[in-house]
Amino acid sequence: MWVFFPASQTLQPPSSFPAHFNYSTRNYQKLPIRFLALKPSVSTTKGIGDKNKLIQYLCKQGNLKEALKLLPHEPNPTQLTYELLILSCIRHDSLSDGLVVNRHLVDDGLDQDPFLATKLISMYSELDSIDDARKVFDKTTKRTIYVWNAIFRALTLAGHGIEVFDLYRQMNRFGIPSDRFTYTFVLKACVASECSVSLLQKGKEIHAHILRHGFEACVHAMTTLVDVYARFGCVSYASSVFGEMPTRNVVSWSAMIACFAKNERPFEALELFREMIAETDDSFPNSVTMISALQACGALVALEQGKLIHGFILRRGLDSILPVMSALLTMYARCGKLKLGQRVFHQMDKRDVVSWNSLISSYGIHGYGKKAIQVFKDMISHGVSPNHISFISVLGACSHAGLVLEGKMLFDSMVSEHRMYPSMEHYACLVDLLGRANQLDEAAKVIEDMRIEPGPKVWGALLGSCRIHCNVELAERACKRLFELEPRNAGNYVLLADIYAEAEMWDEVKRVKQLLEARKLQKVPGCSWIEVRKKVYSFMCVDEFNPQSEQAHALLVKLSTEMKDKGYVPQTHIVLYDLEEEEKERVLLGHSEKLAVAFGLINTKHSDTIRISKNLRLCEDCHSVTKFISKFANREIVVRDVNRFHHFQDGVCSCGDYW
DNA sequence: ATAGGGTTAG
Repeated sequence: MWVFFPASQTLQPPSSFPAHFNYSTRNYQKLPIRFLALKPSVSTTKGIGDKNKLIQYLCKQGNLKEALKLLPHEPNPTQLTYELLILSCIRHDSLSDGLVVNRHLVDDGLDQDPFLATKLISMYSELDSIDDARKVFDKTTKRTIYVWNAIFRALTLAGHGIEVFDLYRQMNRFGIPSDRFTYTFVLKACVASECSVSLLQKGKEIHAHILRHGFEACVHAMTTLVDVYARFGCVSYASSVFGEMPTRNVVSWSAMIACFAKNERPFEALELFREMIAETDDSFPNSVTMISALQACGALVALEQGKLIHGFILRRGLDSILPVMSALLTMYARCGKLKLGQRVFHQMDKRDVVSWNSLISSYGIHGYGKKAIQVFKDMISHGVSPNHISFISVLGACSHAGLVLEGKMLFDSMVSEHRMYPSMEHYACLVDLLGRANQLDEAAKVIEDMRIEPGPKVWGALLGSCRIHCNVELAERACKRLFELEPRNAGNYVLLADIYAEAEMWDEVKRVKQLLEARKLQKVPGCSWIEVRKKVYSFMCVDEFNPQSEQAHALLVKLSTEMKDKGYVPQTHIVLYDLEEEEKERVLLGHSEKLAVAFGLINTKHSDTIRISKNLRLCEDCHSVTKFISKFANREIVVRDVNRFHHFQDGVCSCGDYW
């Protein structure tokens, strides 16, 4: 079924022009030879009557300066002349020349030409001058659908979503019908907005328009719709649109797979990926599809499937594509195979900042803080400048490894050495770094002294640290702000309740739980995955649907009795309910990662490493149980929680109980 | 003449 393509056959993008530049040479090739033979100097041009053609020629030669010198001497420039001048301004990335061309165009009375208006709008859009684009649009009275589409596209690219909808309303009022291009631009405007108002409702309205006007078979419009719903996190809307598409292509499939991968549904992402391979002949996965699939493998710790995809990548010659290789490296690292990730990195013949960042965070999640810092420095000495994610990665690595001093120095170097101002995310990393290391007061002080208004991520980092070190007073302070900033985030309530429970403040636990119920919020259920023989099995906390978990649960009960004889003490204080001890122990045994571990013990060979991933942070009890099991069952167990890796072997965890 | 999906993070 797999077709072999050598690497040399893969298409490379043209190097000299920006990707958006329309470098069609259609007209160029039609030029008579005598013009091509002309030298583009002003002295030769004087004898030529047809200056129009000469200006056009100069534009195609990339000699915009000379062309602009000639322009005032040409009494009747044609549409084509101006089109080429405009394209040339884009190619030279010169707004000032663009404005000159625009002025001449107005003087020559061509400003009502809708074709040229379209070109001008897209020129200003490319040159990042949305105000000029808008001026052209406002002055154009003959607005063809091209003109409308151009302004929609320009506004969307500039992030002015709201303006798009004002104009779109006008267009509808004028009775101008949308075409398939209009829908894609206007849909994208829903997610391209600088304002915080949710434009999901707008997206749904346009969805209705599309169906009402018979565009449900337009692959582009429907694919955009899938993507827009995905970006709003509306996975079920996205998948129902996808499901009803009469025809799909590789982009539609990729959009849907990416939707699952990006919205914490990696299981479905891989399922769809498999379906894509099995059911479609003409839309086989390409590099973009592979990247999303790799992301899903990483999220699930599905190493076997990840290796399979690595094979596809090699066979299809996609191994020279940087983003693919970075995704591959990340997949291996996230599956606990740091060495394989390193190997991918070293085999890359070119590396960009993303490749370096991937390696930095790979060391980070494995707890190798010093190594991550070293790679960060190597990156700089190789002439690659760190970006904001490089700092998040390296600060995160310091945090996992408890490298407080080093982390603080790196944070300070952002401004002093790299002239980058820390964003909310960077402050959150710093707070996490200090808080995790039990320097909670200093963490709180960082928040006080921030030069931007502290947002939920920063307060959330503080709250997380309060959970680890059981600091009720500071937690309450963080929650006061968090409940204002993000009242719908159930996780904050749960953390606070956890802290109260640990402090045995049962009345407060009850109060927080009532708050959760009153606001109709639900805590995210704990969920763990394990891959056995290339199939991924998922376990939910208190899982009634999975027949496998009954067997796993029985094994756990047996193990826990044995472990108790050998010194295991159930960490019942973390149970949020005020129950009898025995009941609490039962609750603890129902945790999804324990079920997954037990399932792994039953269904894999003794020599196999058990690999598990979990959607939440690993709880203390599961951590100590897994340590016990690794010793008594003599098994290597790797668990990846939301934050990092835990390699359990012989009763010890690689995190050194610091996580 | 204009269009759709992707990489690194806590």
